[in-house]
Amino acid sequence: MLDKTYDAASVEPRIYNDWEKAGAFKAGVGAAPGSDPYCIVIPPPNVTGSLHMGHALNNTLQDILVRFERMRGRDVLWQAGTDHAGIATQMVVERQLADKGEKRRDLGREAFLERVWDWKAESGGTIIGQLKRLGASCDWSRERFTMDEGLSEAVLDVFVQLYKEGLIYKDKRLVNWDPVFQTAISDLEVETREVDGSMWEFAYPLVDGPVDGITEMVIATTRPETMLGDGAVAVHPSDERYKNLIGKMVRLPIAERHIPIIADEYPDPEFGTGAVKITGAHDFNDFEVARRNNIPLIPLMDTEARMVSTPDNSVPKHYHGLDRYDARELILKEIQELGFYRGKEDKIIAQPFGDRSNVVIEPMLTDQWYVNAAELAKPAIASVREGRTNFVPKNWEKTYFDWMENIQPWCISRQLWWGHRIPAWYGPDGTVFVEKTEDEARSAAQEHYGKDVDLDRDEDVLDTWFSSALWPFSTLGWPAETPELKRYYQTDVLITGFDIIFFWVARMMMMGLHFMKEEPFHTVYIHALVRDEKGAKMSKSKGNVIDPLDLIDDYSADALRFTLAAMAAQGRDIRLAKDRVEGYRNFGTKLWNAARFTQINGCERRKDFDPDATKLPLNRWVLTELSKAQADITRELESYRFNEAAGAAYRFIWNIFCDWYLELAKPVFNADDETEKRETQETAAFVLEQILVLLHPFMPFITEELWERLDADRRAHNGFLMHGSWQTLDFADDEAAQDLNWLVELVTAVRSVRAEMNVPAGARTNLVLVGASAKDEDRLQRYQPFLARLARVDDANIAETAPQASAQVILGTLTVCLPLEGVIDLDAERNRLLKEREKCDGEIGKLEKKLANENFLQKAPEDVVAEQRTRLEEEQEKRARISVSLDRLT
RNA sequence: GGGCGUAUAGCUCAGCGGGAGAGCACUUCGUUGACAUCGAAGGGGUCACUGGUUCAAUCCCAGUUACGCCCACCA
Repeated sequence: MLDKTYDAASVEPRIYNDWEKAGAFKAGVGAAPGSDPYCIVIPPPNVTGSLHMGHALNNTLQDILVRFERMRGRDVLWQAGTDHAGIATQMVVERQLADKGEKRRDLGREAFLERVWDWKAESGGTIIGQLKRLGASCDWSRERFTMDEGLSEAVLDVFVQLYKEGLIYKDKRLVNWDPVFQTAISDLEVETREVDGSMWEFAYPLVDGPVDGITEMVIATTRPETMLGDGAVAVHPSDERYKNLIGKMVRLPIAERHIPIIADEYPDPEFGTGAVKITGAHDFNDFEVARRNNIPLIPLMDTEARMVSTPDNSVPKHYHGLDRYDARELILKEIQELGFYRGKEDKIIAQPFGDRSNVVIEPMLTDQWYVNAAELAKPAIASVREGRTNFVPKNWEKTYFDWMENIQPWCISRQLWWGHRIPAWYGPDGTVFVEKTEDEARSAAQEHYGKDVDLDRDEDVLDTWFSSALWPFSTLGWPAETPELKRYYQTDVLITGFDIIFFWVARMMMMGLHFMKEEPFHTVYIHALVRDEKGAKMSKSKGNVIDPLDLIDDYSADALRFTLAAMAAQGRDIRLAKDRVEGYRNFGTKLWNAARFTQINGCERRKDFDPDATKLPLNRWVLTELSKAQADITRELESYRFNEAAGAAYRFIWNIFCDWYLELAKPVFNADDETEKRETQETAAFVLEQILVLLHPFMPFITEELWERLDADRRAHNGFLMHGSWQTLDFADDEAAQDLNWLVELVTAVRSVRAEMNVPAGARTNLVLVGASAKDEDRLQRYQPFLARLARVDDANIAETAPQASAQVILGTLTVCLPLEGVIDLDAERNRLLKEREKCDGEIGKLEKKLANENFLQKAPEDVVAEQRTRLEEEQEKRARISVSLDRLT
């Protein structure tokens, strides 16, 4: 016998353990012979991270699909693994060092990396354990890590090949520099924020005296400290004010250099003074202007954004070592003292920040490695354009195209230690040799120099996303031609959030197409962001983070999963409210109790149960409904409408099976007719079993537990429910459906009247049907016991006219009368009927107007017109009956 | 400055070219042994605003307002 209450906290870990011990998640386990492969690669979480709500949603959706397809007999691989997360992980370990007063540079590269590996060993299992709590059925035996030997091999292969194809190159240009981590970062890792700032105006005097009465050029800047590195002052060629100044020199105060006035399209004559200082080494726009005009670039800062000396002595000695913001203050002070200060305007400015470090990014002139992304993007754009890979929902394709079509070179080198070290070696003269191993580089160098030389390896590592980009094939064994690679690539669907379309999805598309000649997946499902109840993004600093593990502890993983699925409507963010989780926890309890009820009533599954052999309309009706639910849920899951699928399951289980079927089954279970009783027991058991199947992808734990607990043989003979077979019955009995709908409506009507008339709950009443057809009479007779139980009706009869003092309700062509002599409040009943009739009048008015409209009759489809006619007749009929009832009351 | 999205019950959200829905909350009633983590019955909405298309608009189109997000170099 099932326990009186379901204890998720003890059941869930136990069930998961059983699955894992049995190797139930392994690729292909439970698959039908000869079945098609189905593969999802997990978006690898940071190896040292922990589960947040985004992971919970992301992995719930994947698990639903994976379990669904597994139950459909597909050969399923959910490829698991974690990401080394370069900056994020290094940051954590550096912080740990800082707590102990240590610095990574003091430690040295090797010792530091050891610490990181230690940290990985210590915390690397955390998130995997948390995914298991959630119920994720990944093939853990194939778990990969981006810095595994095999995956590192793939990274080297890709780097070397792209280099040799000319798609990776080294370049000296401006990059986004993070002065805290002291590394370059890519455009994507920069977050532009609007902050309070100021714009100052400085004057640069003309060296050779006034021209057209102008003695100085006034420039505006939000970054005074960079003025020391100015290489020119630019004006627009069409700007009449400065026409005769082009080519003249101005004196740069403090730096005490002479720089030219140049003409360039970049300055906007309408903005400020129309003259722009050009600081090619510290501003992206200026860099382009400087390049076009051969203006020298003068880097002013070191890797921590402190002022340094320059070859041309632009930076006076007393600035050396100053932080850029201290330098700013000093510049402002000195410019004022020198009399070149021309004013200040406070304004909001857009400022770049490192998305991890939260410090202001400094454009810096450095040597970095780049991927020619524009070239790789071409086939990736075409794939989506031509429908070989589809986004769901489709509108994300626009975002993808916009970015891919304007894609910039991808800076892939990072001045970090934790990551894949770039396979490039330099000879004594700086010649670079890119090879997979030092030996190969050495022989290449030998060939180049004609002798053996010492090589220095590039110090830098690769952007984390470089290895993630290979994930769909590197995890399957590439570059080796493994059976798994052959079988599971192309994978099926990628499930991820929109925030990493650029970081990851786009790059997987590029790499997958380039190296595998085939898209990594045919579908990209983009899910929402999980927000808090008020719609704010969850963040630690706001303190509004809901920990999925807390919800699991409080309500069960099943409840959390069902909530996330039920709220995962396409194209909308999820605002997670705890009551929803609580509600779905209750849903689990409801299912548990329903199962317990069937068990108490001896509902045992018959192995050869044949739905077609059932006789009772009650059973044939629930089988019809089951069949509909199966078809609905299957269809919705196939089209990634998780919320619809969850809703269909919920409604069938609670509103059909529990509320009506089991209630209606009660009298059958208590009746003497053994045949009917047995058929109903068997049907109930069958439907419940199918419910467990339908619900399993959403609520894997409670369903698996019930599956086993309801029938001890199952585990022994059929294995796990998770390998059970998903079915679509294709059963329909319209006659039975009409029968039961009639009964449900009648019961509902009676209950409604009773409640409105304040009939005491325990009181029993009689029922009189007026206007009953032969069919109604037959049904009334057959369903008498159900009426007795569900509507507390003792005696049900047919009559020509309604009895005196009865409450009446119109149901189609029937008038349902409850004789309530002594109980009924005549005034209340009259008011109720009047209100009812008013409603009818409103409807009739609307319908009549519509049907009087010639245009409607001519242009609307026939069936719509017919439907409106029918509705009008029904309403009129109903109104007439209400009037009759009213007459009898007076 | 561009792009995307959202506005429907008190709250969180579905839905949809032809009769406004769910869950939670609320009100009333209920311990007939599956379930009070429950059951029954109710109240509650100019479907943001303004126009247009249509026989018909909450739904399609345009605009407005509000909010959110993404992208972007105005010094």
